[in-house]
Amino acid sequence: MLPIGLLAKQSGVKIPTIRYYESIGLLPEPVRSDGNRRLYPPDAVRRLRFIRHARELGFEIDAIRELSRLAEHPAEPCCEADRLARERLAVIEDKIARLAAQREELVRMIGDCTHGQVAECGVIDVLDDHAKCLHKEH
Amino acid sequence: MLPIGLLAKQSGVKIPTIRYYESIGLLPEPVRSDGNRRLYPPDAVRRLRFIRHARELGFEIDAIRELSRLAEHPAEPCCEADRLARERLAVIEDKIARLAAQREELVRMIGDCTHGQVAECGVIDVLDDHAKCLHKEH
DNA sequence: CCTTGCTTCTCCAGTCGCTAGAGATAGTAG
DNA sequence: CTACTATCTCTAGCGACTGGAGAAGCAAGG
Repeated sequence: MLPIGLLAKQSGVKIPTIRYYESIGLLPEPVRSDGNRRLYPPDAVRRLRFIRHARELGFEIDAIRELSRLAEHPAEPCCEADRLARERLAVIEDKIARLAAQREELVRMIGDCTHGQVAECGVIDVLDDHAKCLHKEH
Repeated sequence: MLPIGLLAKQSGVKIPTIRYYESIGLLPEPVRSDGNRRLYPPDAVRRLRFIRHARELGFEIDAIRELSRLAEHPAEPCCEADRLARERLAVIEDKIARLAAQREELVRMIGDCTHGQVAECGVIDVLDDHAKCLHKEH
C-alpha cells in the first residue's frame, strides 16, 4: 500500500490533484492508516496514469469518468470510447482551426508594424478596425 | 449618449461582459443618468470593439489593458504592442503544436479501434499504456 | 525522551473570463 | 394606471486545478 506522496511520484499526478480527483468522485476513497493517512493499492498507479494520459489528450473529467469505467469493464462494447475519442477529435480540430486563423492574423499584424509610433503600428491599427482583418469572424 | 443595451448591440459585447469589464477597470466608469443608468459616449463603441477584437485574437485582459492604453496614445513607440503581439503569437504556436500532437495521437487511437469489445479497443488500450504513444510528452 | 524535519491532514480561497440568476427599480407605450 | 422592457446591484457558478494556513503524524538522531 502506497502513501499519497509515492503515488504522486509514480503516477506523475500532484498530491493536491489526487485529493481533488477523490473529492469529485473520479477516484474512489482509499483506505486510511491508523493516523488517517490515505493508503493506495498498487494498481492505483495505473488508474491515475490512465487519467493523466487522458487529461494530456484533453479529455474532460466527465469523459474520463466514462473512459475509466470502460477500462474496468473489458467485456463491454467499446463504441462509447470510440464516440468520446471522436468527439474530442472534433473539438481539437475546431480549436486548431481557430488558432490557425488567429495566428495568420497576428503574423500579418506583426508584419505591418513599422516599429515606430503607435499611430503607424499595424498591431494597434488592425485591432482598432476589424475591417482590416482577413476573417470576419475569428 | 448610449445606454448599455445599445452599446452592447453596436459593439458586439454582451451587457454583463461590459459591466464586468468596468468592474475590473478595463473600461472607465461611465456617467449615469438621473435614474442611475450607465450612459456611454459614442466612442465607447470603438473602445469596446477594440477589446472584443483583441479577445478574439486571444489576448489576455492584462495585455488588452496595455494595448488599449497604447491605442489612446498614438505618439508613443509601438514596440510594446509589437512585443505583446509576438508573445501572443508564441503562445498560439505552442498551443497549436500541442493540439496537433493530441490530434495525431487520437487519430491513431481511433484507427486502432476494432469496434468490438473494450478489451481490444485501441482507444482504451493507448490510454492505459502511455508507452504506446508516439510522444513521450503531450 | 525529545527534537528536528518531512509528510500528510483538512479547509478555504484564488485563478480566468465570463455567465446566469434573483430581486428591485427605471423608463416607455398605450 | 398598467404592462412591459431595460437596467440596476449582488452573488454564485463554471472547469480543473493550485496554493496556503495551521495542525497532526511519523521516522531518525542525539
